[in-house]
Formats: sequence, structure tokens, C-alpha cells
Amino acid sequence: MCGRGALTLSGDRCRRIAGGDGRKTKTRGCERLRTKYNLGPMNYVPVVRTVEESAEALSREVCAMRWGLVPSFAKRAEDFDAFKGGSSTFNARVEGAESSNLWRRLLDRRRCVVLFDGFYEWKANGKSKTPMFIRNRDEYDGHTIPWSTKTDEEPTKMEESADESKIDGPEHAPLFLAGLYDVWHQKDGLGISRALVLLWIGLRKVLTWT
DNA sequence: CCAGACGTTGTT
DNA sequence: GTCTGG
DNA sequence: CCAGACGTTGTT
DNA sequence: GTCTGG
Repeated sequence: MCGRGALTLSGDRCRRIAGGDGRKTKTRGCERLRTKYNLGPMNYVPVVRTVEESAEALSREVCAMRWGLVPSFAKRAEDFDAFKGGSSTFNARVEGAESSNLWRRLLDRRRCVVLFDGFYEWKANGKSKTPMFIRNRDEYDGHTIPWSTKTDEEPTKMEESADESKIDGPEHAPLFLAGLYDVWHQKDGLGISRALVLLWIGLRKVLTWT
């Protein structure tokens, strides 16, 4: 599926979209986000995830992660870089995720929501291909990712800042894409990098995951 | 037992 | 980390 | 997944 | 055309 995206969202705007309580939702590394209309694997993308402060205290975080998952057990990052002969890990099929050694271990506690303005699908026209941009049709109405996992709960809105949130970003609503992430520690022990994969699944289920 | 994989898209 | 194949 | 490069000489 | 980099 998606191998290209568009991103204009700033870290601050992502934080408002992520919702929660402004005091609880932090950003991390969002200065690495760049406006791009042709965003691909290896670029930084905004990820909304839940952080366990303690057993009882959960907080929400918007974190810039690189697109393309490197599992924590990887010996070399290249082994999970499809463009260097490794496994292709910037997309995942949801149908088989539960029976995959690679994905299964991430399904419970490494879920996230990835924010994109939209993504491209390539339509074949005989010998050439034409990019079709896919995004939400509607304008952004201040909808935020809810805290509750209950599906029957009404979507929450940011009553006070709905107007403000339209100021510094695109008018249309962002896409909420389901993702899995992991944290990979380099063998030399110095660096830590995070990476994610997009997991293709319906929006309704994405929201229940948050 | 150890070694090696662990994935995706799109197609004649 | 965890499973499969040899 | 697409975009972009694709090279040489001669050197503190 | 083919490979690398993002």
C-alpha cells in the first residue's frame, strides 16, 4: 500500500490533534519533522503513542520517528531495510500480523497512531504511473484522539482551541493511520533510534487502539 | 540441537 | 524475541 | 515508495 | 539503465 505521504503538520499542531490534556501530552523530537509533499521511508513522521509513567499513570506523547521499522532485536539496521536487501518493514499486512514473529510481539504494547496529511497510491496507466493523492475530504473540525477505548463514546472536541487549531495547518482533517513501533539500540551502545511501520487497518479500529 | 528468518508490492 | 527448517 | 545521481584530477 | 539515499 502506501509508500509515499505528505506532511505539513508541526509538532505543536500534532499535539493539539492528539488531544488529551495539553499538560499531559508532550512532544519529543518533533523539531526533526519537515514539511514534505513527497515523504518516504526513512523520513521522520509524527507518532502519537501512550507512555506509561507508572503502573497507574498514563500520558500521551507526540514523537518523531523514522518511517521503517527496525525491531529491537536487530543486529544490523540494514537487515530490515527493504532497499538494502533486508526485509520490507515500512508496511505491514494486518491480516497476518498475529501470526508473524516480527509483528506479533508489538501488537499489545507498541501501537501508535501516525499523522499524515495524506498519502499517494500509484495508478498504472499502461507503461507509466500516476500518483493519486488520498486524504480526508472534510475540514478539520477540532476532533482529537480520545483517551477512552470505548467505541460507543462520542468523539471529543477541543472546544476552546478549535479555531486556533485551524490557524497553523491544512484546512482538511489529517489522516490517523495505525502503526506499530519499536526501539532499536545500536550495537555500539551510543545511539538509540526509533522506527515505525504502518499497519493497514480501518479507522474505527485505530481509534479503539489509542 | 543450532542457524536463519522475521516483509511488502504488484504481476504474465 | 521467537518460530521454522534442517 | 520515488528522486536523484551517474565523475575526474590531484591533494595537507 | 541502474543504484543509492531518504
